[in-house]
Amino acid sequence: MSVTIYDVAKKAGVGIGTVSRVINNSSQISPATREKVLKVIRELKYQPFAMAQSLARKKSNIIACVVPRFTDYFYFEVLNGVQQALSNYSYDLILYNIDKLEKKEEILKRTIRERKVDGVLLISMPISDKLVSKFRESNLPIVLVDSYHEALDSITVENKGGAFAATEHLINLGHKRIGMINGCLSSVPAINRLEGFKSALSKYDIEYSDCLVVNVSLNGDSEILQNDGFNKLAGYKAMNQLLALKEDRPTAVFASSDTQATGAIKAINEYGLKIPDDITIVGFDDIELSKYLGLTTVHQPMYEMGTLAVNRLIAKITGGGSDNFKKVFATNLVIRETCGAYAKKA
Amino acid sequence: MSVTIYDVAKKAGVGIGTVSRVINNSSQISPATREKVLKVIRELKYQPFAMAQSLARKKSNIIACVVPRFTDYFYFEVLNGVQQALSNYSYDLILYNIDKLEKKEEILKRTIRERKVDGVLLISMPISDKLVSKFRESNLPIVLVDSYHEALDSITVENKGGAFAATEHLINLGHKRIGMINGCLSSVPAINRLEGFKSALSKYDIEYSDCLVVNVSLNGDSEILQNDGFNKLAGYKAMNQLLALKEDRPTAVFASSDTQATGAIKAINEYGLKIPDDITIVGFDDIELSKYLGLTTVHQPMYEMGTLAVNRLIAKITGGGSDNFKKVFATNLVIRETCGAYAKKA
DNA sequence: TGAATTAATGGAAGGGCTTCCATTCTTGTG
DNA sequence: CACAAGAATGGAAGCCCTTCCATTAATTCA
Repeated sequence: MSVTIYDVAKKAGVGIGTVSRVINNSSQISPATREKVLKVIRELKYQPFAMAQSLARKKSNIIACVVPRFTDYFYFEVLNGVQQALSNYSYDLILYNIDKLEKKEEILKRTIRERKVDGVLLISMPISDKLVSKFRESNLPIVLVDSYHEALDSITVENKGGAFAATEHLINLGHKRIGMINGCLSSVPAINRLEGFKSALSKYDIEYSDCLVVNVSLNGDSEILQNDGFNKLAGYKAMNQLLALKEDRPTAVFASSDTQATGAIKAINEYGLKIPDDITIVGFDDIELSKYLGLTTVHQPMYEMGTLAVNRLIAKITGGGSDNFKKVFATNLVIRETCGAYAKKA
Repeated sequence: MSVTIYDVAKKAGVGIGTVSRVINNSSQISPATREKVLKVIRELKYQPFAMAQSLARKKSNIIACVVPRFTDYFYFEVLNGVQQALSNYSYDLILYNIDKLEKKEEILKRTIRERKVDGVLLISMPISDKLVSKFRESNLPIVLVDSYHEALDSITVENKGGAFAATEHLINLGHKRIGMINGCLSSVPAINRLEGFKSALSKYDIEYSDCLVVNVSLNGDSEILQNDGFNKLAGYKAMNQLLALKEDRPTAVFASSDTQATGAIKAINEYGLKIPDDITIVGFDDIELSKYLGLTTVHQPMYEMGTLAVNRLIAKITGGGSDNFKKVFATNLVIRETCGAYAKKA
């Protein structure tokens, strides 16, 4: 059927060990033999059978990337970085798209036991302590991206600092009543962004008011909980809640994700108010849409996070790489037309 | 180290064949034995080693999905469909993101020879006859999505019909000088969309004029050739070319992709004209942005294409599935504010 | 009751590779 | 020139499964 290492060995008049050494670039080979074998390999169009190699080496040269079900440009861009970096190594990527959070645990557990992959990239998802210890036991390398765990390599952004900058920007524009639309407080970024928000208020002696902050509640329906509440529907509902304050409504809103901001914008438009004149809005993430919307937002280096994650993971797989690597990327505020920009241009 | 089938067999006091039969749900097992073995499996937390299974079965339960480097919501949505469908079967997905077209051939060839995957999904990419015959020889199932080859299963959309509808819409709005921004004519969708455009003109007795149609030239630089010319930069440059016609410029433009349309919009804005008053624009694809831009466009059922592709591929892998399946999805025109809608709202 | 089926089971062979050990062939050294 | 050490090579064993064949046990039928 397909050509094996035995066929090559036979035709080249050498042993299978020799062929294997040629394939794997072992140094223990005379140049003459190497050439002879390579010639036969080309003639026969031989290519090692990946699964057999994997079994013998106990290494698949595949990594798993576990991502929430695509909803967002964010993952797009991180994945682009991941793939780009991966193409420098000879690793393939298995993609797991998680729609329900319950599935995450199940998939990670199976991944550990099946040993189909050499390492795992977990994007924008929390991980339980129990699972962390399973990873340790099994010795399967894992790197978290946009998520944090004390005991694991984690690549995050300065969520607190980014939120601080966004809020400070609003304050500098003269706003005093500033609202915030946040994700679920079960998510670490949500907590940190809230902290940043509060700390900016406190720096400028603006009193923090609970009723101006809407956190996506954990007992909402599944749609609103998607992606830890950093979704459009959540933003829409939260904004409506803020608008319901009537005269007490905020004059500016910091949305903890651009996707939420799009929902908020929809709510504001429907309510008949103008952006940015009646309400100013700032987001977080700098997804592609934001450029079009003219949304002022906090940019995260998504692509870079992806490449760094891969580099770390490969380092861990190939033996190097001290454990417990933490990297916090800086964010930067992208000032656009504080929203409504596209409207002005067109 | 890790628990193998031998450990289970030993502890359960049965042969390895029996354990294997339990794992694989063979019928040739007495209920008592099955229970006994299952109990040990649970106790030992045994899980078959994926690579060994693959080698023995000569089947990896992995499929490859080859996609152009993410640039577009289109792939996002197709992939979502793919993954959703895949989760119904126990298959994993290896993702290959192609940045340069040359790499495509290389990766596909390697995929065939390495036999790491059981099937291939090729998205939005042409395939050479030579490669097609390699696939046939190797017996590796492949399904094309948003691409067509006579000899392979192909899932496409009614490109011609969609372009016809878009153009007809413009004509019905009273336009007589209608321009078109097209992708590279090496791409089948580009050819078909041009056909649809022409046939609409001809139906309404509007003379076709070469200078109103800009096809992305094959000898452009690599950036403009990205994604067969269906990219933003190409749209931007093409629109500038049309604007350079001055008084002879079209009053309406059909862009063969929404992404091109975004580039065209940028060019129009920079030129100081208003959409849709001075120039009306219609796109193709219905990417997520289009909703925000208020871009009238031709919607493709991306998600459904993804799920159908997977179902076909799995059918072929598992033996069923007659060869040479063709499906052409209908498109439908989504009429928005012929662009500029967001501006009006905001 | 004995022969003929059928069901259940054990385990060797085989899948295609890597790796290690044994062997042969080269060198270099005193 | 004999011998030790190193380089190059062959191939068995091992990676962990599935599958097939042989064997034993249980059942059926006349």
